[in-house]
Amino acid sequence: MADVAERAGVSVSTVSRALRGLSTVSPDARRRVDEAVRALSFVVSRQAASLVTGKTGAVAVLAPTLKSWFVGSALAGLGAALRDTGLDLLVYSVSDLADRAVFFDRLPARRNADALLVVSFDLTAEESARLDDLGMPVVYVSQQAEGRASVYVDDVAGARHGVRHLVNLGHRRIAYVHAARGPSGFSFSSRRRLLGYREALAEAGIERDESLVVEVRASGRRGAEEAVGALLGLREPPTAIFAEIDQVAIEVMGVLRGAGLDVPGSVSVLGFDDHEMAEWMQLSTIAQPAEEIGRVAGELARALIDAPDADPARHVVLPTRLIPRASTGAPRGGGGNGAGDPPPADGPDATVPAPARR
Amino acid sequence: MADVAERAGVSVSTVSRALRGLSTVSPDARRRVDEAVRALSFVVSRQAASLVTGKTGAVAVLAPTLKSWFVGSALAGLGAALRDTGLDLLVYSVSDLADRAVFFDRLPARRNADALLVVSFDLTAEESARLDDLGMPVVYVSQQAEGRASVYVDDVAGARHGVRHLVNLGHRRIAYVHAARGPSGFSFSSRRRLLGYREALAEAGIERDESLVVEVRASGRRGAEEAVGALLGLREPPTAIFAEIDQVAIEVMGVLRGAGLDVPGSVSVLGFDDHEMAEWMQLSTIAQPAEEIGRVAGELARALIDAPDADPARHVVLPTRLIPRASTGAPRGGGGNGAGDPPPADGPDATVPAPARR
DNA sequence: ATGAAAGCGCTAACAC
DNA sequence: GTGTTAGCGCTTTCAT
Repeated sequence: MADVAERAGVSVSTVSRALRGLSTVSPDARRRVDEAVRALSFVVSRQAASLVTGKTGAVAVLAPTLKSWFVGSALAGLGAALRDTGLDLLVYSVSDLADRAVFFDRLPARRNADALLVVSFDLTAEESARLDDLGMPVVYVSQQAEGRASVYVDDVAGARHGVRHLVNLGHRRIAYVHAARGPSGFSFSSRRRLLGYREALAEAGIERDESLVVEVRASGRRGAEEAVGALLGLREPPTAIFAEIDQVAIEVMGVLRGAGLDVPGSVSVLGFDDHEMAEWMQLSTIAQPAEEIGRVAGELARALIDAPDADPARHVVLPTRLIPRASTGAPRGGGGNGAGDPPPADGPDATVPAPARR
Repeated sequence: MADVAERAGVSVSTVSRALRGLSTVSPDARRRVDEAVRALSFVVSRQAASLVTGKTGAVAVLAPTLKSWFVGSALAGLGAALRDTGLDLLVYSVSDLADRAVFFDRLPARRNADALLVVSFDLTAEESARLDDLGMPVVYVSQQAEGRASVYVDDVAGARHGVRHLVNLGHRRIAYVHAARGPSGFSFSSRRRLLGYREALAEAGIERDESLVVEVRASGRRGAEEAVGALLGLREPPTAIFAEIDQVAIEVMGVLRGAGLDVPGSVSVLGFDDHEMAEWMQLSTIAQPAEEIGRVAGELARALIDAPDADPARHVVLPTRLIPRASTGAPRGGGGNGAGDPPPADGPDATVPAPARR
């Protein structure tokens, strides 16, 4: 920066001011600084700047994986939002328990970022408490954290809506398939979707049957095969399967078709996400705006960084949307309500809750 | 750090030394420093440290998207490798041309990272030149950059091997489907795979037919429909389709089956990647070790950071592997070589080149 | 509007 | 083995 100052014939203070766009710089000085900056292709050192300002100019993200559709999409949205505000994105992908212990032990985000976003990551109470003491804004993404800033969709309403769709088509035996559980058990979203599933069944007067709730245990095709096998092995197998996420739904469809069962002829399949693949597979699903979630989370983080006195517990709830495609239809035995459910119109329930803030 | 020094009753130098594990610290002093650090839950500021060491402790990644299987997997492997060496991961996801211009204009990685990894990103000559002048190690991932450090698979050999598999099954009319091209045209890998495809056809004495090489233009199911439509509309349609990536292959399968065509009965489909979905879809594919690529790239970056005098143009070539599954079979008309090709054994060619270094 | 000077928190020489 | 000191490259008073 000293070089720039010299070349521009001004002091470093003026260069600093010009570079930060402060108004107290004469047009002439500004012009010369710009010229010198370009000539020397100078870039301010974030390290040095942050040493004095206390801001690092980066936001850290803690995620369990980088390979899931949701995390990838959310990060894409987040990245776009951050780029607009000039913040960098620091990614901590922590998958196994050992990494996790290391992360929370070192808490590398502590001094390296201005905010931390926790994406699809189920924390223990102790871990959350550690983050509370971090002294920087923490935003929970895809997870409803009481008393902390959160951005998520209403999984309960989404699942309820999806299961209602199946009920309207005439299904009574509807299964729920959990994705494989992580080290800390089922995810927050998984539990919420299960809840929505149960609510929809209850309101339809369908008796609860725990044998219809299964879990994918192994990874790869095996896990889905076992889960579907357990379901089809029941004395009264389901006529519809609601999977926690599209990826599982697609696996389930593959297994069913591999077993010679028609979808939706023999069994209907419903997913959650609206993964790109859902469209090619003609999978009916409950869409959630993953990129938008990331974008909003980025904006929220930005707001919290800029105004530390702002409400640190703001929740943003984004809507889900049922997308009926060809993987769901009336059960073979004949639809319960006879008329069935014309896919496009889904009754008054077709409209989803508008984005809410509290 | 001064607080720690005071509490431990030593000087800041000693604290600094103890924290960095230097050997010139007495066990006693070290113990007291550790105690004080814990009590104060102190963490060194990377900003301050890097100001004097010149190292930032982070590695930057430039990628076109975060939503592709390959990038997600590579980043996962990279993250794991970096965690082991204590480096942070800074992600710049640059999708459209405007973002791209901004990135190269500001070159934010310039001072914020110790190395830059360019993943699946096709650069113009000018952009590459800019990176050369960055003054820090640059590693090209999934791309063979002459004179620069690169980590990639042998796409040509992989594609050749895959197409040979189809030829061995008796196919003569084999199509190649490009994934949608980005702002800078087809990707490096795409062109290399096309080359391998052509080589395999040439060595089988099959005449080149440009109408068999198509491209997915639109996103979503539409793009695949148009590409497959163009192929099936030919006076002599292909009996096998080789897609640049699994995702496209899966879309293609979906479209074919949607049109009532059996896979592989009417048309065989072959992919490239070994995306998780490939297994559930029973898609034959040429597997590439995406996570491993990321891991190796991370280690290479680490090596370049530690030893600036090391060969800055090292290339690491990782192997691909043909995985025959149920989506490829002999063409209906009867296999060319009668006996066909028993999927598991693929002749001497089944072994792939071992990892090579140059 | 601009410059001089005082640090920000740390590491690296250099004594001791 | 340990302490002292001089910056690293910036921002920010405080003068002017």
